[in-house]
Amino acid sequence: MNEKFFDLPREKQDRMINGALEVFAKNGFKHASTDDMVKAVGVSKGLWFHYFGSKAGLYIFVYDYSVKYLLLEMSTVVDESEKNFFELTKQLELAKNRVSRSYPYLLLFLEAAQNEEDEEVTAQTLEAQKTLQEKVFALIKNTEINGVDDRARRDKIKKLTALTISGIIKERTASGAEQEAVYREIKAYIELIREMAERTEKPPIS
Amino acid sequence: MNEKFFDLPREKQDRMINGALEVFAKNGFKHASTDDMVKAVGVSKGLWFHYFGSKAGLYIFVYDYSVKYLLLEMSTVVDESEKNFFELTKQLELAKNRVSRSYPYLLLFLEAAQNEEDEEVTAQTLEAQKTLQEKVFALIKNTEINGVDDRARRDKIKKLTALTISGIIKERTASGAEQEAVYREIKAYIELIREMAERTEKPPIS
Amino acid sequence: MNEKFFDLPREKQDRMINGALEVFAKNGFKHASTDDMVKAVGVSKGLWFHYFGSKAGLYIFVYDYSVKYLLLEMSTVVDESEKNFFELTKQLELAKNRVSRSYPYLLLFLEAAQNEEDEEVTAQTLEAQKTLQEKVFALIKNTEINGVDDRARRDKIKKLTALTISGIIKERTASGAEQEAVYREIKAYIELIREMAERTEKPPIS
Amino acid sequence: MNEKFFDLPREKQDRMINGALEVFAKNGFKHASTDDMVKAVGVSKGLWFHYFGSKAGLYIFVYDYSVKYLLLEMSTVVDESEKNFFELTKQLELAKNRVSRSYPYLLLFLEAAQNEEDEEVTAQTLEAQKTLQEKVFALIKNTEINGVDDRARRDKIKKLTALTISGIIKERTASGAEQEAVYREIKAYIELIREMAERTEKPPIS
DNA sequence: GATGAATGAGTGTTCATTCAT
DNA sequence: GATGAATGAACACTCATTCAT
Repeated sequence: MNEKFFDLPREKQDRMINGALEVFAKNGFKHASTDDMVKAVGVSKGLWFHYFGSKAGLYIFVYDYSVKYLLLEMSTVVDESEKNFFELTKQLELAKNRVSRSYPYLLLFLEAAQNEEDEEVTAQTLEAQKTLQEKVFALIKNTEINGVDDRARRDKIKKLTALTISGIIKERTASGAEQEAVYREIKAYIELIREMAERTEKPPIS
Repeated sequence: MNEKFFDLPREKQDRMINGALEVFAKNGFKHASTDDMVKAVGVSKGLWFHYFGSKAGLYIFVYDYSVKYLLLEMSTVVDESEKNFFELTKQLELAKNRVSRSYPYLLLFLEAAQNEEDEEVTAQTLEAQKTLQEKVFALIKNTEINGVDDRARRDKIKKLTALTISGIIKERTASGAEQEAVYREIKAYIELIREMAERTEKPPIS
Repeated sequence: MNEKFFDLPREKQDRMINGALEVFAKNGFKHASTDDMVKAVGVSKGLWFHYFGSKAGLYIFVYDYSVKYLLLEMSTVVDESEKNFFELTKQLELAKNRVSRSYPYLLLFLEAAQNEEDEEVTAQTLEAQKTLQEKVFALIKNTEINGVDDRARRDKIKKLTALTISGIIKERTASGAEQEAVYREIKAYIELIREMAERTEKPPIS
Repeated sequence: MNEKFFDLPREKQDRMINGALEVFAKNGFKHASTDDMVKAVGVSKGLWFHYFGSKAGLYIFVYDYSVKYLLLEMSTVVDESEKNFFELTKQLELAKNRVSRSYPYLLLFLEAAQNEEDEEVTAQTLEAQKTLQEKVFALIKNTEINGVDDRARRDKIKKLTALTISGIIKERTASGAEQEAVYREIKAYIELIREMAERTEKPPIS
């Protein structure tokens, strides 16, 4: 990519990034159409290629950018020493919420990118993907859930929490919901699962 | 579509349907390629158009077919009078599992179709989609969860169950898992959520 | 390339080959435009790619075809045991003339191809090019010119003959001359050079 | 074109002219790329258009410039009263050689321009082309070849000389040969043809 | 004067669709 | 019914040209 992209007015950079994120998130790499981005963002076709060289180049750029940006927000919002799974998850969701305020389709794009099959692009994207996954995994791996000592059960609860959250994000972003509302709904589900999980195993106070 | 399709040998019909389901599920409507189906199924390009008129026609046909087939299995497997949410859900998942044995990509296709954005196709598909959703909604609406009397809370638990299940299906089918294994994993999660939900509110036996 | 090209009516094959030869000869590989061929030949754009896969594929096909066809005419017209340079050259020019009757731009194309710089294409074309050059070189290498015994001088005469002939072909084909007229002019120049060369060194009859 | 071009430092003018000559000579008008010139010469894209208005404008400028420059060298080097064809030709080649020292691609450019087919450019270029051709033709028309009295024969010899020379220039310049070496080779061929021609018709001294 | 970001028409290539066989 | 050759609109990408700085 052409580094001079960063000399553009910030607002234009973001408009281009958001346009790319949305079109890639909705259509996947192969079917994402440059023309759609042109229409969505109002920037000429030639300019995309001036800065990013190719559709693949653009894809890789927004992927790396997304991972960097998300990691940045995580680093300012997440307390790495937090050992409670639900507390940590809420912090993670706050970071994602802040990211979504600037880039509404970023999370959806990252989600979609995980299923991307075009090798031209997955090869180049692999490293950043691993970096992000490992970071999140490292944070969550050793968190605890009060009253749930069985590791397999704890992992299942972690997983259903993750699936529930990502399901909500997908559903709500697709229907254009407001970011704050999505975040509030996610927190409500986290709290629900937490109550269910923590109270469950508590031995009855006899 | 051309009704004579149903005069073809059953096996050929199913080969064509499965080919279409797989290609549509993996690529979405717009990027699904006729050539891919031709290669996957070994039936000439002209024939697809002879029977279905257009790619959109084919899409709509397999959509309607999928809904009908799923409703059929539900009608034989699901006990409509079952009022326990988790029991009903397990029955629903059994129906889906049986569907998947004949048409491995049918569920993924229906899931993907929900996010379909191509208006040429969503308009025509809406009605069948509504029929299915209403059927499922009607079944689940009045089901109960032992020990959870608050309606809002109950609905949240129902939703997280649904999201968890559909997340698992997507994840596992994408990685080519065997249908029975997927079904078993889903049942395990249903049981987990059930335990968590039912025990939660139970007042400690003093 | 798709071998079914050869199942087309011979006349259509030749129209396509001639169109490609002309456009490639006039513009070189990179600037030769598929649209120009479409316009010149009246065959849809998609079909070119159906048969030849890519512009490079088409280029390589017509190159190989040209070499084969020229070698074929040479094998029927040229007497390999002919040792007189001018006799052999006339035979070669007859072969080229016969080729030009079916494919007026074939010679110009081969000439232009020798200066081709696009590596995508030169790599694939090299072998056929070598085959042709070696054949012609082998034929001419040992030919004699009556009365010219000095090898360096003989080679110079051979070269100026070649340059004169190729200059005439280029000049006349560009201006759309009739093939027979070009051939007659070439023969006249060969005879002229022959006279000049053979009589030159003859010691004066004293 | 903008006359202020001539106010630029001479060295910059020549760099730009040589860049244009080379790129046009190698690629022809249509495929000659502005970017290639920019890279080759190190002058911004905008500036080319500031001075020459369009790619066609630049082409026409360098064409006219080339013709003027070549005519200028001819006027200082060629003795217009020279009536011997070969002497005159050697003088012409000397003029061309001197031109090539300052502008190595000028001759190749003029040669290539003769085959140019882009009408946008050939129309504007025609006049200068005619001027040059007529000048050369006028010089050569009445030259004699010792011992060759037949006009048709003489014209053929003149033509084969011209074709041989231009063939050598093309071949050697393409392979990057040094100008002096090319000039020497050309002189050798002129001498060869001269010998062949002059001795040919001489009646044996009895 | 000098730059290079920005534009959009044009190019090679793909793909849904038609149609002669 | 069944095939696949043939079409042309749409896509990714390039390049001459313009224009704000």
